[in-house]
Amino acid sequence: MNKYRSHNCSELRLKDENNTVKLSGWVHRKRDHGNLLFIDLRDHYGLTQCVVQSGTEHFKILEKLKPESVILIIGKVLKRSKETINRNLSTGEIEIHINDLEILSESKELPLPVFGEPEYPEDIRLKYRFLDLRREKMHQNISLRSKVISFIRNKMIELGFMEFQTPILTASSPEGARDFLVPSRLNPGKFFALPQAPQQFKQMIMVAGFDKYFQIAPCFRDEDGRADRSPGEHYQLDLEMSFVEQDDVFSTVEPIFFDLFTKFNKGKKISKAPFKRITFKESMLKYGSDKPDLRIPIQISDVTDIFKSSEVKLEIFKKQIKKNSIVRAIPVKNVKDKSRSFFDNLNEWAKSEGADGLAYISLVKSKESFKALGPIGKYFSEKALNELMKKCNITDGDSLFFICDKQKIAEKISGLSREKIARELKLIDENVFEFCWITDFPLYRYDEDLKKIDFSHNPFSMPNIKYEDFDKVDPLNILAKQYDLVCNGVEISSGAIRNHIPKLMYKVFSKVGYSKKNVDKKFSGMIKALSYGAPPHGGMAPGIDRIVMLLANEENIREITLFPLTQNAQDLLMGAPLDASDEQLKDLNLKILKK
RNA sequence: GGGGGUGUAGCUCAGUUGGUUAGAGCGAUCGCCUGUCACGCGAUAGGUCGAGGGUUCGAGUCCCUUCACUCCCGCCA
Repeated sequence: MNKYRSHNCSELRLKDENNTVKLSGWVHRKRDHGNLLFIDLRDHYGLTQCVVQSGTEHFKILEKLKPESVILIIGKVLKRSKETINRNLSTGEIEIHINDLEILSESKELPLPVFGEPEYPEDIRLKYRFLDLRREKMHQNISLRSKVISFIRNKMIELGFMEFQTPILTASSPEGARDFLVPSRLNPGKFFALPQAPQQFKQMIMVAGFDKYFQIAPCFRDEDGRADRSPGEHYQLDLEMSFVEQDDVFSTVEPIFFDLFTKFNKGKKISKAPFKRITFKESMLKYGSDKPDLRIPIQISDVTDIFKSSEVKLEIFKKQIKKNSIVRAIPVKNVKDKSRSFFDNLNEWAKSEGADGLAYISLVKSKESFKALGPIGKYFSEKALNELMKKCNITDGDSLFFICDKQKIAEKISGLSREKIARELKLIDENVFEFCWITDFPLYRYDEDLKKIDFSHNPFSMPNIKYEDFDKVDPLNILAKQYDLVCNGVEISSGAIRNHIPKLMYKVFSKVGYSKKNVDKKFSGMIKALSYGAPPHGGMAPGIDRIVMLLANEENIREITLFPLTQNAQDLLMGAPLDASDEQLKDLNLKILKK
């Protein structure tokens, strides 16, 4: 028999009546009636009420004992009288009368209470993370994370994927985010980098002929944190498959996500596989984003032509259009009763986001014809209104918001406005998971700061163009076999069919200024690997943290992470990062520069 | 690197236009209480008002600097 317990704290029922049991756990809550003391004993599994009467030595000890102390009790399971049953507890029909007691570990006064679920400042929670994690919500979130990971792992193995570990100490990659560096003692002055992702390794696993690989992989990127992005490290379901095209990857991954979200959905509906597929171009137009939230029933339209025509007399926009600006329209149903301040506030908000403003008209039907209300309503002819109604699918009582700006800004602001308006009008159905694939990303983008062409995503993606045609087109128009999986406006995965042809690889890199020699040097492993018989392959890497966030319905990644860093990348519990001793620095041939 | 928010008792928060000794609830401690499950009642202790500087007869309150946490922009192939 186990030394500490015969049952856990959520196990005992009426059928155990009169049995003597042994329980261990934390003193969750005490209710002291002077001559009668109730203790809620808590462990990972639940709560059990324990009772002790005055006059025993245990009573005196327990009366003084602080909450969150760990105790072992031996006692008899007794049926509760009808009036004292607690329906909120699975063990609420019984209680334990304590006959024997051992204090296993005493708690000091708590810096933050475990009982109840109030909000606490982040720094105190992180400093005492082990206490914070005892709270029910955190305990459930972290448990969910564990269950999600084992579900995924089982599923992948079931589907014939093999799980491999790839190096944590590896080489810095010249593309991408800032690396974490680790000095090498045996190679003075040289550094390992922690992997930003096992990208090159997983491709080499394919070259090595293992066919299907996965890993719950830690990824290290030295970038600043956000609510949905830990500074330092995060986890990806890294997967790769040989002899596949985009559709093969999609049809493998879709059921995994559908099943995963079905299992842990907490009653939410899930968009059925196959998920909607939207090209990058279409997504930027209709949703103003490459991670559209499809729960929002608003689609943006381009109405530049209508504003260009003589049917609209809005000179400010016409001037902008002549300078290469475009006009995007955001239709919003049924807002004619909204106050003037609703529209004005949106206009102010748009300005704060970097737009010139957010113009609008509201449509009303008077007799047989439609009129546009609002500050710029008078500039529209009836014909223009009819065209707008048709194009944007609006009618009596609806409004149209307009953004006129350079394409990049117009897209961004229209997308943000779509989300902002949807939030304010509560148009988002919180009870669904809407998945979609975004496909056909451009291979390159133009870097405004450096005034040069750069990769828009993964440099190892297969371009969607033949080698022979590569030089015949504007590089900025070349698409890649690159795709994202998006759910409710959250990018949960990136992936691609990889470029496994060295000749084409050199060509791809040449457009961003890499010579063949340079590619050979910086990606020597990859190029070599692709030169000795590489299978066509592709895969993706869904972010575990964001998946768990969605399933736990949390806005912040720290709520689903056991021991997160602060925004300044510090571990308040362990005190990391720390100074290195002189000894350590000497070993590593390092000197700290004084600031 | 930049912009915003927050910081008052162990915890959550109040604190008026700058004005006497900075308050409440929870928690803690002590006492009372035999059926609670947010038990109840009473008392007591508990404060560098994040830190430093300034303005003022007088600063929790105004100004400057700074620190911590956080949200956002940049960044995140």
